[in-house]
Amino acid sequence: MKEVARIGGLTVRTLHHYDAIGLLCPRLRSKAGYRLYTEADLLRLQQIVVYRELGVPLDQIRSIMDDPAFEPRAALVEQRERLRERAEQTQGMLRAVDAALRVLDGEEVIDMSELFDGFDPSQYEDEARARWGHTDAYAESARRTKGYSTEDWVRIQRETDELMQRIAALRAAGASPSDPAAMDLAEEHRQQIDRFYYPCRHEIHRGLARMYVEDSRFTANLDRYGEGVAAFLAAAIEANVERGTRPG
Amino acid sequence: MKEVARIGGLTVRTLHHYDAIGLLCPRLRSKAGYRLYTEADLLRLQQIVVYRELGVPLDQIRSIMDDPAFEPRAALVEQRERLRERAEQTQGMLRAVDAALRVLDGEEVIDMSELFDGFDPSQYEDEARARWGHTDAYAESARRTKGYSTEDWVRIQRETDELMQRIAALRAAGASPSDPAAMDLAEEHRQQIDRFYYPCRHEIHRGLARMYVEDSRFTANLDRYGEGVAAFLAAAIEANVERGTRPG
DNA sequence: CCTACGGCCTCACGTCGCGTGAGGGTCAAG
DNA sequence: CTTGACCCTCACGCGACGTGAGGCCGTAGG
Repeated sequence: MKEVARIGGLTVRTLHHYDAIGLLCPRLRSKAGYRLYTEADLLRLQQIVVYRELGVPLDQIRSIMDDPAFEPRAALVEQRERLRERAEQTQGMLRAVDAALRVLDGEEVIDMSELFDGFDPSQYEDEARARWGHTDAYAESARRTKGYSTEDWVRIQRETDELMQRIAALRAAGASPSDPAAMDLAEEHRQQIDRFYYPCRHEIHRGLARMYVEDSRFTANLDRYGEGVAAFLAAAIEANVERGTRPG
Repeated sequence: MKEVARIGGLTVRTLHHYDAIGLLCPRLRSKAGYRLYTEADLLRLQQIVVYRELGVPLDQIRSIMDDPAFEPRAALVEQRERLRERAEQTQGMLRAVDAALRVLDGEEVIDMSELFDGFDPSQYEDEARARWGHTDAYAESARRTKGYSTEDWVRIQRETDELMQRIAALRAAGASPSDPAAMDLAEEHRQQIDRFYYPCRHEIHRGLARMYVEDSRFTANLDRYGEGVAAFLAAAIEANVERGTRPG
């Protein structure tokens, strides 16, 4: 009876549960009330297990499988997409943890390269030094970031990410870069850099904005939040610079 | 107040919950009873979010963070391991879904190569044909497996996997390959092949067993269930062959 | 000054996918 | 005829919140 089911990696209680919610009701019962699972039931169970392992909620599994127009192919394709997303998430978290560990171990000298997370730091570090090594901003950033703890970095990453998401959301909502809301976010962006890395006046900020659209690596990095986000942010920064420098 | 918190991707209720279970209790309350989160609280919250996203249960997060000897490094290393496991799981599921899709699309002719899941089928198919293409077993296997549906394959995969896990468990428990229990599992293995692929007499089974230890690809594949599992299974099969052919 | 409105508070019950007994019937073996 | 091993049906518990209900706080407007 349930030996068969237990072998499938499930408990008796799980089967009872599936019976109770109508996900898998055995066709037959012995006169004593024992559940008797047929081959067909077991096949259905196999499918259920697969979907469950893919993280599909049970009621959705039921509606999927009870749908007369049940298309296993479409379902599988969708599950594959979900899995891809999950894999990417996991990879991202792994990278974050690895980065945190490197910082903790002091193996890696944090500098401007960390300013734009997602880049290959080793590739980028030399270039950053070559382009900005002579500037005060670079020195200040290097000085500050050396003092940051793992927790600081995690927090910075989160705050940066969160702001970018809000920017992307605003753009997705159809806003123009010259809208006050967009300029406000650009201003927040400036202040974030100011707080975390180096004094970032409007002129410096404008320089960054131009780089976001001219250097395709920056563009690609920012466009992870949505296509055109880099350009939107750059335009919003420009607008904010105008606003910030005209009255003063 | 909670604007700050909501921005972090959490709901007010979540913060209440964390307060209720003592995970994050704001230091201050306004005279009206409003929760006032300090910078320190927010830092702690960031950490909590990180751990939560890594799938750590909340009470563990609490004990981790309240532990005076809290070692962020060790914690991170452990989290990395967990993430690795999760990534592997996800990858395995992706492969399974892809395989199912290929079968469904009929793009791939299933044959002996599927007998030992985890191998690169394209690499393996030619070799399998070259080595066993002239045999009756190969023809029979090809004939049978063509008729299998996606559900069949999922079930076969599960049954195979389940048996291997039982074999690995027996070995881990310190059993000898010549123990009756081990021989029984070897016999089950033989019958599984017999049912799913082709008539598998003891001699054929012995041939498979030798291949499991001589072909390092098979060894590696089976040793996914634990180091030495391939050798253990091979020895158990040999013992079972002796048992099965001597009385008859 | 009253009122509306949004935000905050505290209960307190609902959800999901089961785990974990309690209390009792069934079945084959000794 | 008892002993276990298995099965059944309630029914409550858990973890991490969601989702109101009912009420206090604070401020902007009429």
